[in-house]
Amino acid sequence: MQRQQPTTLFDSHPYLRQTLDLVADKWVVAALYILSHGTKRYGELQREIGDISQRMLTRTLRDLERNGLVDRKVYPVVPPMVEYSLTPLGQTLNQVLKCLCDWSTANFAAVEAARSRYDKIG
Amino acid sequence: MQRQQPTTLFDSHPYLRQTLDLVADKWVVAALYILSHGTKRYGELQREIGDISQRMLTRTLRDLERNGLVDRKVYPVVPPMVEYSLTPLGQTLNQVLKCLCDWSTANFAAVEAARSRYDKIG
DNA sequence: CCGGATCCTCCTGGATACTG
DNA sequence: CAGTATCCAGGAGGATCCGG
Repeated sequence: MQRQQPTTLFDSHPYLRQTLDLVADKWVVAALYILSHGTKRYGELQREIGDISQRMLTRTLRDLERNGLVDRKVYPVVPPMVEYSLTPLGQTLNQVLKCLCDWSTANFAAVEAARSRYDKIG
Repeated sequence: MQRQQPTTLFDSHPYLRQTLDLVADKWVVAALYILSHGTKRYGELQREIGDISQRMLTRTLRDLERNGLVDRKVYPVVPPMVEYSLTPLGQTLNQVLKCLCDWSTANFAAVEAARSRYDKIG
């Protein structure tokens, strides 16, 4: 009650920042998208993402699993077989990414125009 | 036509990644939100964001300006006075952040539940 | 008051090699 | 096949000082 400062975004929406942290990662977005096509094995993900290192693929999938966005299923066979798929929660998050996609499709040309204006003058 | 690989997210939505790069930054989100309340001076932004360094505030505002999201107006007076405000483009982007806010409000409890489950077992 | 320039530190993430 | 372990370089970002 003492401070007159306007509430910040973090005060009013404490989870927005954490949600951005969830998805604001190159590999997370890639993995979520590939998995939106259906269940994939580790090797498939690695091939289809293309330029991801093993270290980062493993770390990304572990994080997604921990956050309840991806399901990890291990089959006790040799050689090992592990399948990854989106959870229902992960699917809803993909819907939100779709929302961002729409904005970018509609407005990113304006961003690029602003950039070239800025770079030309500055 | 030769490769059978599914298209990646980057192929089908070339701007999604760049759009995420636009907003997936702690200070960007903070600045956009503060500015959604109206025009602010440099010092106001610094105080209201709270724990941002001068270096990062300046860099953040310059990026936002370059991307056409924020308008920077300099008044030729002493001592200097500079005002920042959202452009119409920046306002539309704030709508998208609202979309993320809604998701986080509805679903972040599930994320935290998944985390404590994972941490307890693992 | 609004920054630019510099230094310095920490963390991220790639490359590589190894294992059940 | 599906990871783990280790090493290492580059960049992000805070602290600080200076300048118009």
